[in-house]
Amino acid sequence: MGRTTTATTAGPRPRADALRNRERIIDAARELAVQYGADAPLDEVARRAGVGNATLYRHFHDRSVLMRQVVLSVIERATGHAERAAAAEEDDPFEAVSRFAHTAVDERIGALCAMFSAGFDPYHPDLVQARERFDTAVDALMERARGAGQLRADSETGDLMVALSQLTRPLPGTTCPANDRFVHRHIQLLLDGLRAPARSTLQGSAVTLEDLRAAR
Amino acid sequence: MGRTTTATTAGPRPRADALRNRERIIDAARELAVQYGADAPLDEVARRAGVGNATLYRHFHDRSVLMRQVVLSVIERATGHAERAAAAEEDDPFEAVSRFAHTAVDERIGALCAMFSAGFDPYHPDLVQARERFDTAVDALMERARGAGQLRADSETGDLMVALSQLTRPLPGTTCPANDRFVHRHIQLLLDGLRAPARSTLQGSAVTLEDLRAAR
Amino acid sequence: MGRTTTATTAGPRPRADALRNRERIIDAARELAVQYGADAPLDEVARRAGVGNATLYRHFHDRSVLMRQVVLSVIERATGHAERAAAAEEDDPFEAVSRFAHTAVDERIGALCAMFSAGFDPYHPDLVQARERFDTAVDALMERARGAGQLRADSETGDLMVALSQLTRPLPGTTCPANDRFVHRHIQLLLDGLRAPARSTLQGSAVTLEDLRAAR
Amino acid sequence: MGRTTTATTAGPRPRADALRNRERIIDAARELAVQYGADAPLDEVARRAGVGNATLYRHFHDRSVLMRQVVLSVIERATGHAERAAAAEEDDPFEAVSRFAHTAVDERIGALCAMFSAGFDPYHPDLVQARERFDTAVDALMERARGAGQLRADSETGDLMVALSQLTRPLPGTTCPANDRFVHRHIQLLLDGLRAPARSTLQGSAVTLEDLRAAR
DNA sequence: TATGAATGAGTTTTCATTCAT
DNA sequence: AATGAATGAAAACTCATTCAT
Repeated sequence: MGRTTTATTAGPRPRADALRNRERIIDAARELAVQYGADAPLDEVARRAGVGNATLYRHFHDRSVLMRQVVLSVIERATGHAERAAAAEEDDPFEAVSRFAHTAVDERIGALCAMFSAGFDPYHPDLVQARERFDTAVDALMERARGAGQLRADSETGDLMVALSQLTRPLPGTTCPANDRFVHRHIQLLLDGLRAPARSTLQGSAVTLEDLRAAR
Repeated sequence: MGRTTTATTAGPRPRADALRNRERIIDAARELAVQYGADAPLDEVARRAGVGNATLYRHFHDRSVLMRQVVLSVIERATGHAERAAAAEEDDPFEAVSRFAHTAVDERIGALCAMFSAGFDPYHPDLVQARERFDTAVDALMERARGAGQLRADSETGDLMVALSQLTRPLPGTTCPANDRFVHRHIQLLLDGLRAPARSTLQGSAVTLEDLRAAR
Repeated sequence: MGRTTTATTAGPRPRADALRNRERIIDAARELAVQYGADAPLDEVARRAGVGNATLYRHFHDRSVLMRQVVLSVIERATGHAERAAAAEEDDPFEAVSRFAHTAVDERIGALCAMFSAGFDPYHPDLVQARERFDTAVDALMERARGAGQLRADSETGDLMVALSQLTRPLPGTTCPANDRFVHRHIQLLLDGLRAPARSTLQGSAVTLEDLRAAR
Repeated sequence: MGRTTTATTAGPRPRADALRNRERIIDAARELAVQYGADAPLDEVARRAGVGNATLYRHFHDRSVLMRQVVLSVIERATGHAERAAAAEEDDPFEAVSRFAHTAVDERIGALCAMFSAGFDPYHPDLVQARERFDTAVDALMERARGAGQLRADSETGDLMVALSQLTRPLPGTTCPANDRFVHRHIQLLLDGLRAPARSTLQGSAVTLEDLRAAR
C-alpha cells in the first residue's frame, strides 16, 4: 500500500515536481529496460522522461541505483497483483496463478532482467525486503493451487519469477510489436507445465538469490 | 609465423590456417554471445580466438556477418541433433523431443538470441535455408510425438525454438554458473507444458519470421 | 572592526544570519582552496558551509567573486599579523619576519593560489587596496630587518608573498597531513636564503602584479 | 643509458610510428601538466600530440598511467643532468648543485606536481627505481658540496626535489610567461638557504615517500 | 594474409550556474 | 532570503571499424 520504495530517513520536503520527475524517470527506465535491457543509454532514459540528464543523476547516483529502483517498482506492482489475486478467494486457484502471470507480463515484469546486470546488487536491503513480500504473496497464491491439487508439488516461486522474466525479456535492439502476442503464448506453455500431475520430474531446483551471488 | 599445414595440391588454396582462424573466431563469438549477448565486444572475440582484430574483419565484414555465421553454426549443429533424434525410431517420441531440447541447450542454442539483435537480417538466404532444414527436422520430431498423442495438437516448431532461445538467453554482463542448472529445469517445465492433452488452449500463435520482419 | 571586505554601498539591512552564512561560506571555501586549489567544487563548499548551493550564489555571483573574497580574507588576516609583528619593536627583526612567515602558513596563506586561477582579476579595486596595505605592512617588517643588516638588500616583498604561496600550495586532490610539516621546513630554507649577506645575486626580480596581468 | 621507461616484457615489434606517437603524447602531456597541473584534459593532450583521443588511451590505459610516464620521463631527464653535473669534477661543487637546479627547472621538473594527484601511485616499481637512481645522483652532487663545506649539513635530497617541484608548479589555468623569470629567482633564494653555514636549524625533515603514502 | 595501430562517434558522469518553491 | 531541483556543457573512457606495416 504505502510507498515502500524510498524514504527510510524522512527528508524535509519531498517537493511535488521532484517526485513527479522521479516517477517519470523510473517509468521511462522500465520501458527502455524492457526494450533494450539493463544497458539502456541513460541519456535516452532522461530524454524519454522529459528531463535533463543531470536530473536523472541527481535522483539516482548511477545506473545501478536507477535499475534497482526499476526492479523494486516492478516487484512492488507484481506483488500488488499477487496479493489481490490471492485475496480473491472465489476464484479457481490455478486460474488465479495464471491470471497473475499474464498480468505480470503486461506489467513489464521483463524489466527484472535488469537484475542480471553486472553491478546489480541483489542483496540490497530494499530489494531483499521487496522480494520477501513478493515471494510471500506468490507462495500463497501457488500454495492454494498446490493444495487444490492443481499445481505440481515440486513447483517453486522462483520457477515462475525467473521463467517469467526470461520469457518476457526484450528482444534487444528493437521494439517488437509481436512480442506481446507470443510472450503470452509461451507463458501459457509454462503454466501448463506447472500443472499437476507432473508427468516428469523437474531437474535441479529453482534459481535462488544464492545462485545470483555465486554468479558474481 | 609459417603456415603449419602444408598444402600439396596446386591452385588457389583455401589455406588451412585461414580456415582454422575462421572456426576459432566463430567459436569464440558463440561463447561470448551466450555470455554477453549479441553486443559482445569484437576485440574481445578476436582476443579469445587468438587472432588480431583485423583478421576478424577480414573474415567477417562486420558484426552482423559474424553473428549470422554464429547463428548458422548453432542451427546447423542443432539440426544434426534433431535429425539424428528423428532417425532413432526406437525411442519414445516425446523422449526424443525432450532429449533434443536439452541437448540443444548444451549446444549453446542460446546464442540464437543474436537473431534478435538490431542489424540482424533473418531473411538472408543462407539463414532461410538453414532454418528450413532445421524446421523440417524438428517438425518431423514433433510430428512423430504429436501422432503418438504425446504432444498437444496446437504446438508448433516455433514454440520450441523461440522459447528455447529465450529461456537460455545469457544473463548479460556476467557468467552465471548456475545458469545451466536452472535452464534445464525451465526447459522441462516448458516441455511438460507441451504435452498432450492440453488442459488449456494456447493463445495466439508461435512466433514466425514474419513477426521478426514486422518488428523492424 | 567594520566589515572591510565588501559593502562599498550601504545596503539597507545586513541581517545577522546572512552575515553568518557569508562568513561560513568564505571559511569553507578557504579550506577547500587550500586542499583542492581554486577549482574546488562549489556544491561542496556550500555543503561544508552548511547552506544550500543557491545561497552561495546569492552571496557570491560566481566562482571568481567567491575566490576574490577568499583571497581578501587571507590577505587581511596576514596583514594583521604583519602589522602586529612590525609593532612589536622589542623583537629581533629577522625573527619577526620569520615568525610572520610561519604564521602566515598556518593562516592558510596557501589559499592565495586562487589568485593564479583563470578568471581571477588581480586588479579588482578591493584587492589592490588590500594588497597595498599588506605590502606596506610586510615592507615595514622586512625593511626593519634589512636596516639591521639581517636581510639581503635585494629582497622584495613579492619574494616572500609568492614563494610562500607556492610552497604552501596544496597537493591537489588529497589532504596531505604531512604537508604542514615539510612546508615549514621549506619556508625556513627560503628565509635562510633571504638572510644577509647574500652570497649570490638574485636573478630577475620579484613577481609583480604586472606579471600577472601579462600572463593573461 | 637504455630506455628504462617501458619494455619490461619484450613485445614482438615496437613499430616506429607507434613509438613516435607515444613520445609525442608524453611530451604533450608534460607541457600541459606544467601548464594546467595533473588534471589537464586528456582530449587536449591528444589534440596537441596530433593524435586521436583513443590513441592516447591505447598507449596509456588511463590518466594515472600517462601521468606516471610523464613523471618518469621528467625524473629520467633530471637524473641525466644530475649525473653529468656530478661527473664534471672540475666545477665548484655548490655551483654544480645550483646549475643542476636551474637546469631542472628548464626541463619542466614542475611536471612532477602530477605526483601529487589523486590516483597516482608513488610506489609503482618503475617509479621507485627511477627515484632511486635520481636520488643517488643528486645525493652525490649534494654530498660533494656538503663535503666541501658549501652546503648545510642538515640538507637533504628531498628538500631540493620537492621544493623545486613546488616552486615550479604551474600557475593553474594559464601560461605565465613571467613564470620562468621569477621561478629562477625563487630557486636561487632556496639554494642560498641551503648554503652552509646554516644560521638556523631546519624544522622537521624532508618529505619522503612515506609522507605521500600517509597522505592517501 | 595477418596484424597492431589509429580513430571518431557514443556513453557515463560531473559541475557551475539558473530556476522555482 | 534561503533552498532544493534542474540543466547543458564538458570530460573520461569504450568500441566498431579502417589503415598501414
